[in-house]
Amino acid sequence: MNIKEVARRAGVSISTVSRVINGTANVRPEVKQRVEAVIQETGYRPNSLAKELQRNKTNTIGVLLSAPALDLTSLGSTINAISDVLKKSGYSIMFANSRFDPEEELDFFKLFQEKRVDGILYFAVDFTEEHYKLLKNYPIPIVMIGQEDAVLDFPCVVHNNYHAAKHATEYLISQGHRRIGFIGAPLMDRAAGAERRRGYEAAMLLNQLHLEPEAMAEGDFSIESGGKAMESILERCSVPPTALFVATDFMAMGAMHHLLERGLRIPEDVSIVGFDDVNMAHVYNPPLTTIRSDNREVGTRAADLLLEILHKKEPEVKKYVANYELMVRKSVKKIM
Amino acid sequence: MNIKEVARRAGVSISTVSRVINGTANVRPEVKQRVEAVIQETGYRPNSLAKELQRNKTNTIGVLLSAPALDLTSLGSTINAISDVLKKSGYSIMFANSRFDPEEELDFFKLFQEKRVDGILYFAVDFTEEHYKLLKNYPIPIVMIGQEDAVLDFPCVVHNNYHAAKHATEYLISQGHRRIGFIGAPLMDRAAGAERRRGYEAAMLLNQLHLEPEAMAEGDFSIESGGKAMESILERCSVPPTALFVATDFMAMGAMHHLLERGLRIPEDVSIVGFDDVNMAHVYNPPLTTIRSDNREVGTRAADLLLEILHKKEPEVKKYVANYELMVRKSVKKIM
DNA sequence: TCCGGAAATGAAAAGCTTTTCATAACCATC
DNA sequence: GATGGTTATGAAAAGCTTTTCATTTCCGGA
Repeated sequence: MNIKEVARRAGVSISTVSRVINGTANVRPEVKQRVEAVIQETGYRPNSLAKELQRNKTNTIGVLLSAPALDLTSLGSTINAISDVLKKSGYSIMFANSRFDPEEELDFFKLFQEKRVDGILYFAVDFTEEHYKLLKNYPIPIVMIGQEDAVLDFPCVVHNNYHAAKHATEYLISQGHRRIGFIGAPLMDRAAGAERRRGYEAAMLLNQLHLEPEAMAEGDFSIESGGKAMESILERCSVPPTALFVATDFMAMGAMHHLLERGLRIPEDVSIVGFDDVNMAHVYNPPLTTIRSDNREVGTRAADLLLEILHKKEPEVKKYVANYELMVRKSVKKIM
Repeated sequence: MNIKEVARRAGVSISTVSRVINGTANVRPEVKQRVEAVIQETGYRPNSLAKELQRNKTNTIGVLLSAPALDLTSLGSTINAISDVLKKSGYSIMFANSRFDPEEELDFFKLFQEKRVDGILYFAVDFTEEHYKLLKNYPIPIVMIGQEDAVLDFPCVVHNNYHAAKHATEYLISQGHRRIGFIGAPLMDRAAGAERRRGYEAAMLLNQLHLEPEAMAEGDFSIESGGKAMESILERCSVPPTALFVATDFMAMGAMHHLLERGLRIPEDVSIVGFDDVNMAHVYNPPLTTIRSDNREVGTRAADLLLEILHKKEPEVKKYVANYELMVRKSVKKIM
C-alpha cells in the first residue's frame, strides 16, 4: 500500500493525497474526507524513507554513548531527559553504545552519516587520531556531552568536574581530615577521570596536604572495581586514610561495601564522599555524601542546544557547564 | 556528493560504483581501485535512505520501552545486551520510551511503521483497546519482553515472575517468618506488578498464612515510593510484620532506608527480600537478599528471537522464560 | 580466424515521497 | 459577459540507490 494506490482508490492524484496527509495546502473538504476514509480503511502509513530522502531531513538524532554499560553510570537519567526533549520536538532517536571501543565509535559515526541523522549527541570519552581525522570535517552537527575538546571545539554540555571534585575534597578537609585517599575513574576518560582527579589534587595541594600514592587507586566504573581499589589501598597503607573521595558513586558503594565487610565503620572509621548522586545514594546505609550534578539538566540542555543549532545556525552559548551541589548526608564524620 | 557524482569522477557508470561499494559483483581491479580512490578523496558515504527505500529493508530495530525511567529499573542491562546483539548483526536501534503513556505508545508504533523498522522489541506493560486494534494486524514482527499476551500471542521473553515471587516468599517462610508483608509494583503493570503479587499470595495461602491488608502496600517503582509504602505499613500495623517481600530492589532499598531511619534494624527487626538483583543490591548495607533474573539473558534472548524471526519465518520456540535464582545475602534473619 | 561463453559494464526501471509548475475551475467584479 | 485573481488539482521532476536486463569486451578453443 503506497500513496499511489491510495490516490487511485480515492480517485484523486498523488499530490492531493500528499496534501491531505501533510496539511500543506487546501483541499476541498469533500475530497479530503474521501482520502482520509481510504487511508483509514487501508491502514496506509506513508513511507518515511521516501519522504526523508526527498526532504533531505530525517528528523532523527543519533545518540552515541561511549560508556561501559548503561547501568553502571548515571547516564540513564540523562538519556531519559534527552528522549523526553526530542520526543516533544518530533525527533526520533537512533541509539548506539560503543563501549569504549574507538574503532566501533568511528563505525557508528559513519553509520550515522549514512543514515543521514540530522544531529548527534555524543557522550565522548577518548579521542584517537582517527577521531580527529573523521570528525574534523564531519558534515553533521554534534553536541558533546560530558566533555569538551579544544581541537574540535564542538558545542558541549559538561559537568563541572574539576571544581566539584575540588569542592568535595575541600569539604573533607573542612571536616578536619588530613589524610584523604582517592579512588578514580580510568584516566583515559578525560572527563570524569582526569578532571575529577585534578580537582582532588588541587584541593589537597592548596591546603598544604600531601598526596599519598598508597592511598590512591583507580577503578573502571564498576562497583567491584571500587571494592578492589579500596582493598588495594587498605593493603598498601599501614594505617588507612581517615577519608576518601571516590570519583563515582558506584565505585564509592563498592568501596564502602568492602570497608563494611572488613568491619570498618562508616563514617566513624573512614569517611567517604562520592560523585554523581546516583538515585540510590541517599538511601544507602549510611546515606552517601556526594556531589550532585543534575543529569536530567545535562540531557535537557544538550538536546536543546542541538535543536537550536539545527534550527538556526549559531547557538548563543556554545558551552554549558552544569551546576553542582554537595549533598551532605551521613558518610562523613567531622574529626578534630 | 552522491553516487552519480562519484561515477562521473571515476569515469564509470553508477552501477559499477554500486558494485564496488557493495562487493556485489566482479569489477576489474584497476577500475575498482579508481572508484575507491574517488570515494576516499571525496569522503562519499552512500545514502542509506535511498538504499533502504529500494531494498525495502532498513536494518533497524525499534526498541519500545514502557518504563517509568531508565534508571529506576534494571532495564539498563537488558538494553545493553540488546544493543550488543544487534550491533553484531548489523542492525541499528531506534529507541523510544513511552513512559507508561498508552497514547504515546501507539504513536511510537505508528512511527516505527512509517520509519519502516524491520522488527520491534517491545517492553510492554499495559494494553488498551486501541492497542489491540492497532497491533492485531500490525505488519512488523514484534517480540515482547517481560510480558506475554494471550490475545496477541506475540513471541516473548519473560521473567518467571510468579514462581520467583512465590519462591522468595517461601524462603521467608522457611526462615520461620509468619507475618510477611508485601510492597508491590503498580498493578497496571501486569507483569512485574500482578504476577509478583500473585506469587506472593500463593505462597502465603499455600502455607496457611493469611494475608494482612495492613501489611501490604503498592509503590510505583521509585525508591521514594518504597519508603512511603513502608511508612504506611508501619503506620497501619500495631506491630510490624517480621518480614517483607518487596517487588523491586529499588523499592526495597527505599523501604530499608525508611526502616533504618526509624531505628529499626535489618534483618534483626525486619527481614527483607527484593526482586531484580539490581547491580547494587549486593553492596547495600546489609547486602540484599533478592531474586536474580538475568536481565542480560533476557535482552540477548529477545534480540536473538527477533533476529531469528526476521531471517526465517517461524521461530522454534515462541516463548522463553528466563531462569531465576534466589541470591541469599544478609537482609533476612532466621527466626524460630 | 571465428565462435561461444564468461566476465565486466552500462542504461534504465523501480522504490515512494514531496514539490514545483502548469492547468483547470471557480467566483466576484466591472 | 469578459477579465482578473483565487483556489483546487494534476503531471512530472527530483531525491539516491539497487537491480534487472542488455550490451560490450574478452578469452580460450576449435
